[in-house]
Formats: sequence, structure tokens, C-alpha cells
Amino acid sequence: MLKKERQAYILHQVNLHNKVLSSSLCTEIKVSEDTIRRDLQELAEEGKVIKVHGGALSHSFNDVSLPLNGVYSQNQKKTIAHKAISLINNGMFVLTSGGTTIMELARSLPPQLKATFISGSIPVILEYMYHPNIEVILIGDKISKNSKITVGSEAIAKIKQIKPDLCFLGTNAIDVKHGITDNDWEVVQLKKAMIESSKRVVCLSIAEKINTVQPIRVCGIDEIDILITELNENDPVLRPYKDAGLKVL
Amino acid sequence: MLKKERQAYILHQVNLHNKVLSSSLCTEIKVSEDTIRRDLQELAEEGKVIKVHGGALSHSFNDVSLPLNGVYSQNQKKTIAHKAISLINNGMFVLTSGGTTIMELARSLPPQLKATFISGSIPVILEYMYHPNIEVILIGDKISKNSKITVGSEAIAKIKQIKPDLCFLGTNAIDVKHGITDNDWEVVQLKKAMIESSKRVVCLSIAEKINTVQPIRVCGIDEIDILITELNENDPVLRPYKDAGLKVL
DNA sequence: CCGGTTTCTGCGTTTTTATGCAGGAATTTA
DNA sequence: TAAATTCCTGCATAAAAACGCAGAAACCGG
Repeated sequence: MLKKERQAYILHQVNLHNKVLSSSLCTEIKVSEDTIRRDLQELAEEGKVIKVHGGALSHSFNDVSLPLNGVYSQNQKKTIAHKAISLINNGMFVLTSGGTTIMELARSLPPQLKATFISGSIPVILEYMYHPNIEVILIGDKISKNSKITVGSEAIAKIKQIKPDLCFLGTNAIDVKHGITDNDWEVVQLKKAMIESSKRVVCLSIAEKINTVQPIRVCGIDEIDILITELNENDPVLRPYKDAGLKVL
Repeated sequence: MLKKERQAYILHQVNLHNKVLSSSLCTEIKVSEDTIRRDLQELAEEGKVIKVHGGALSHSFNDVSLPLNGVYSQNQKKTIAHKAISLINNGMFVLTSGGTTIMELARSLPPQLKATFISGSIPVILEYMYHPNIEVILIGDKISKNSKITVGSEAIAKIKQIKPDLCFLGTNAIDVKHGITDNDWEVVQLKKAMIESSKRVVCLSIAEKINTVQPIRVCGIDEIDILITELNENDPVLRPYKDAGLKVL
């Protein structure tokens, strides 16, 4: 087999699978590892692959690892925020969790909106405070320094006293079978209370978090009314959720 | 699995869920914990994650940037803060109002101090959150956008349920005859409740505000236990307050 | 077709890298 | 304060890379 042929084959494999192992290539093509290594080196010098210990990676692989713009997937979150805002009407009581998606929602609220927003998340409350027309109600209790949100029985009791029109949940993981799951016990307790109190529960989730699972269960899929993602509502990924009876935006 | 792949996976998880545990990662990827730790360390050095004990956090999550704007009379306030801190012992429950003097107090708390701080002021709570050892209790209710503090009957009711060892009041105006006075009706209601609940009331005031009066009365001079200013305790300005029975620092 | 030259390839040897493991230190948690 | 995690350091090992070399193959001008 010619050198050029071999390299073409390697490049093809890299682009196909995003990675190759020198070890497997050398058995496939039946040449010594040195040869493979030399090939990979050349391809790397030409910028066609990224050489790493043990093999090589495609370029596309490395691109995702650069979360340049502060918040991860900000554009998706903006899309989600705008869809969520369409659900809010003047005069509504809206309960929200914390998280970067909710932050984006808070930032994107139209200035003329007059509604009451309730939350226990400090960063989110800060955003709400800048809004000229909304009323802001803060849920008080002990503060969890990790999640920057108030947690504890007082907070939960307070939430149980209210009956908001809408509840927006920033989601860490959602799955048809396991429902919403999360990784912080106290935050989960709070979210449970929020879901129970609210007339309508809206789950905000970027597509990447769909069909993922975390250790602690928040609620089943049936307790959610609306699911908002950045995807088109007809995206096949969302199909199972539609079938489960959720409204999908 | 290649090292780069593994790191890409970790990074992805961090950005997706805002936090990862080394322990769960090493079972997921099936490598030793040391390897995970080394990966996290590398990623942290590249600034892609924030390494913490037990795992790592996403970078975007942690930056609740607060403006360090030039506070009026900051040096005086620093002096006051340090005097005030000398009153706090480990294990105490401390109730504080809002205001820039209290902010300075919050910023100056020694890192080893272990106490519980209670407040309804958002900016002050933000400062408390950065402290490694104190517990932070947030008083919830409607937020007054002017003063960035929670006000209302719920907040007052909550304050009445607690019995803090110390109450630090940032002061707008104090006068021997009229006591503490202020200009925001709702904030005054809150301060009244704070004073009533607390075992000892400490009034923090820069010298400029001494012997000034505002329209709404908070409390009489006799309800204050300690007065802290940036002045020397023998300063003649403070004499009348000493005579009235206050301890002056 | 033939020497000379260049390129390519495989094989040992040496270096570097990646990973796991043991222990003791440090930190968190109860 | 005591117990349990987690972290760090040094070390051992195996895998992979680098290096030098030599034989093989290809290329080339006569």
C-alpha cells in the first residue's frame, strides 16, 4: 500500500470517527507502528489531524472545548428564554429556580412587563432587581453557598404558601423515564416544593441535557406541563416527551 | 479512551451540569481517581474549570460580579468595621441591616470567624456568601428596589422569630434627642423589628451623620447599646452619647 | 539496464508519557 | 475532636514516542 493511500485512509478514518488509535491502525493496514506514527505526524504538520498520545483526533473534536462566551451555550439559552417569556402575561405570579438559563430569562424580560417574580436565587434576584416594572419577592432562609440559593425548611414552607401561575425550572438533567434529576439534595427539596405549589410547571432545558440523568430525583415527567428547549418543536429528540403528554415549545 | 477525549468529556460534563465530582467521574469513565484529579488539574490550569475539593465547578457559574464602586468615606467605614468586628465572637448570631458601612463590615470579617449572619440586604448577603465559614440566613419578602433590601410584614415577622446576640445597624442619622432616624418608611419598620429582637443593638455611624436628623424615627437613644464611629472614643462629639448611657467605641 | 540517490519502512534502544498504587498530609464532615 | 474523604508525592510499570540505523523500494539521468 502506498504512503499516500495509507494517509488518505487514515484521514478518512479520523474524519469518520473523530479519533484513531495508532495501535488499531497498524493492525488494520498491517504496517509497523512507526509508520503510522510518521504518517500521523505528517498529517498533523499539515494541520489535518491533531496528534495525541496514542493516536489522533479530528479537528472538530477540539472546537467544542472552547466556551469562550462566558456562559456555556448562551445562544441556546437566549432562544429558550424568549420562548419562555411568551408564556408570561401581565399580572402573573412567576416562581423561578436558579441557574444560568433562568438568568438569561431574567435578563431578557421585556421592560414593560408587569408581573411578580419570586425566587430564592441570589444571582437571579439581582437580575430581577434591575427590571423597572416587576415586583420581586425573595424567598428567605439559609443560603447554600454552592448554588447561591436559599434552601431549608423555611424556604420550602414559604413556597408552599403561595400559588404561582407559572413555575420556571432550570434543569440539570431530564429524561423520559427518570424525569427531572439533579445533584444537590437541598436544591432538589426546594424544586419539589416549587413544582407542588405551582399551577403550571415549565421546564427549561438545553438540548444537551435532554436524556441525561443525575443522582437525585426531582419529579417525574408527568408533573411537568411544558418543556422548553432551543430545538424546533418537531425535533425527533422531543418526540418521547410529546408522547408523554408534555407541551413542547 | 484517550486522555484528550476524557478531558473533553469532563469539560463537557462540567459545562453541562455546573459541577462534577471526581468520585462519580471515575466510575463513569472507569479510571482511577488520580487520573481524574490530574485531568481536572490540567483543565484548571488551562482555566477551563475551577477545581475544588472533591471535584470541579464550571467557571461561568461562580462569577456574580459586584461593582467595587468607590464608596463614600471608605476609610472611615473600614475603621468602623474593624471596631465592630471586635464585638463578634465565634458562634454568635448576628443580624445586620444594609448600607455601605455594613458592606465594609461584611468584607472585613476575618476568614476564620464562624458565626451566623442574618440580613435582608442583597448586596450585603453577596458579601457574606464569599466568606468561607459563616452561615448566611436571608430574610425573605418583597424587595425594595431602592434600598435593595427585603421589606414587608413577612420580613418583620421573621425577624421577630429570632433572637440574635448582636444587631448591627447602618445609620442614616443619629441624634441624642431624636435617636436614630431615617427616610424610608419600610426600612424603618424593619429596623424597628431588628432592634426589638436583638439582645444588643450596635449602631454604626460615620461622624458626619452624628447629630443629624431624618424625617422618620427608628428608635430612641436609650434603645441602642453601643455606638461605633471612626472617632476616638474620647472625642467631645461623642460625650453626650456617653452621658446618655451608651457604650462608645 | 544500471549505478547513484532519495525515500520509505521496520527494528532495536532509549526517552517520554500516562496511569495506577501506596503512604502520609490536608480538608471536610459528623 | 474523631472519622472519612480527598489530595499530594514519589514510585513502578506499561504503553507510546523518538531516535538512529539499515535494508528495501522507488526514482532517475544516462
